[in-house]
Amino acid sequence: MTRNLLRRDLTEEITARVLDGRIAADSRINEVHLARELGVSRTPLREALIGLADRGLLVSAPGRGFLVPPFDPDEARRLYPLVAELEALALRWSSPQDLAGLAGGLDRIAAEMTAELEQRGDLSALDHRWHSLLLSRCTNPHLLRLIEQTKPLLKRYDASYFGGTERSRESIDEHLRIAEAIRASDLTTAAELLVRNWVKTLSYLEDMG
Amino acid sequence: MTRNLLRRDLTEEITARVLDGRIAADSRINEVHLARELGVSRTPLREALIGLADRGLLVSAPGRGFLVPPFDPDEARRLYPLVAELEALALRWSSPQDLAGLAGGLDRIAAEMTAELEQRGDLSALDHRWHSLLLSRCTNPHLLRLIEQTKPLLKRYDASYFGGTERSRESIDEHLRIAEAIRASDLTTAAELLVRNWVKTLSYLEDMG
DNA sequence: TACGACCGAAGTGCATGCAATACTGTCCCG
DNA sequence: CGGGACAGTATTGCATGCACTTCGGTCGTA
Repeated sequence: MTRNLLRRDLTEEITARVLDGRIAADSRINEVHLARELGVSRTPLREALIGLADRGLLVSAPGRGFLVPPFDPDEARRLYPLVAELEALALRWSSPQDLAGLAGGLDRIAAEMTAELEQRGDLSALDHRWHSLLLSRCTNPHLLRLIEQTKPLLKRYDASYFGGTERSRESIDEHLRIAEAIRASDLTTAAELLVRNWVKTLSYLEDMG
Repeated sequence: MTRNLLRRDLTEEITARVLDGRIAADSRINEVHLARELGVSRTPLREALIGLADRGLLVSAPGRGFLVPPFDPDEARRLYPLVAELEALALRWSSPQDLAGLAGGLDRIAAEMTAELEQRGDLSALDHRWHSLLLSRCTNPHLLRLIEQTKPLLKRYDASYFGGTERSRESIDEHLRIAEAIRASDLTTAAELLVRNWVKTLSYLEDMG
């Protein structure tokens, strides 16, 4: 049982707030106000902020505290291919046999996605589960850590929040085809499809911007 | 002028101590003792430790503080290919024209390496300069951040500390050939050579272990 | 009006204080 | 002799306190 540290909960909470805009982009963070609002002292709050700055979700300005960087279309254009390449790498560094066993689970999540699409249409949580499962057999924990650290940055720009249903359906279909390649132990194709899924998502996002 | 924060200096200092073993592998860090030794309070020290744990150089054990992970041959086997792929990616995401102009500087550093080899033979600093210069034209700051965060982990296992002169000469030669490919704007070859340099360094390290 | 110096308030960065948890050694019991 | 309970200490995690820097506004001057 892992005792939960306040700074970890705060890290999650602040991440969520930055992602959904409750902490505005291009603004400074007031530690006193935020600490009071969260009902904690500044110490664990600062510890969380420092970690987030290390991961790039915030930037630390000496003497001025922590800032939420402004939205930057260029940043999105760089984050999507980065995550794409990192995930593809993680896939190539997984054992094909182990992966094949995952196909069923992947398909199940994809099915949940289509169901969710009928209702509220918030696929982000399911999408995250799908990708974590896909990469769960990667033998390189450091690579997985980098991916986990980078994906939140991308979520700021995530097209799945804005994306219409037609792109969602298309994306789910792409997910199914990746699982198919996995089942056939064809990692090369799977990695390629994975990258293309990310890139297509980005281009869809750019078309809206 | 960027005011320097205590926690940043401490981050560097602790990193150095972990890398050269002054803070032993497979040991716990005593915050009170270390803070006293460094002449600071526990607050900025803890802030630095948290950052290092986020980057993977330390691990945080709730209720037990921070640990220096033990040496693990498997970890080295995973870090070298990871850094190799990340750097290759950064290279592919650089503009060939910009890169070509770097070749001279790269060769100059390589020359310094051979000179250094005659004397004390500590190539690590020069090697770092060479690689930073090589990647300085990458347009993806997030990727560069990941590389900067990952390379210290690898330094714990860096064969250049143990490597004999024959491997060093060979490696310098490989650096020269990478610069050559750069000059010819052949990024594919350059990236390939770069990966092979890392992989060869690892296999050399494994032969000694 | 535009610009810079100055002053009070606000806020960060670091130090210190405190309570809860984890460690260490001893004792007791099987 | 081995193992578990227990008490005292050590150490972490969080709260609070303090000094210096930064910010915002006003005034004075060119």
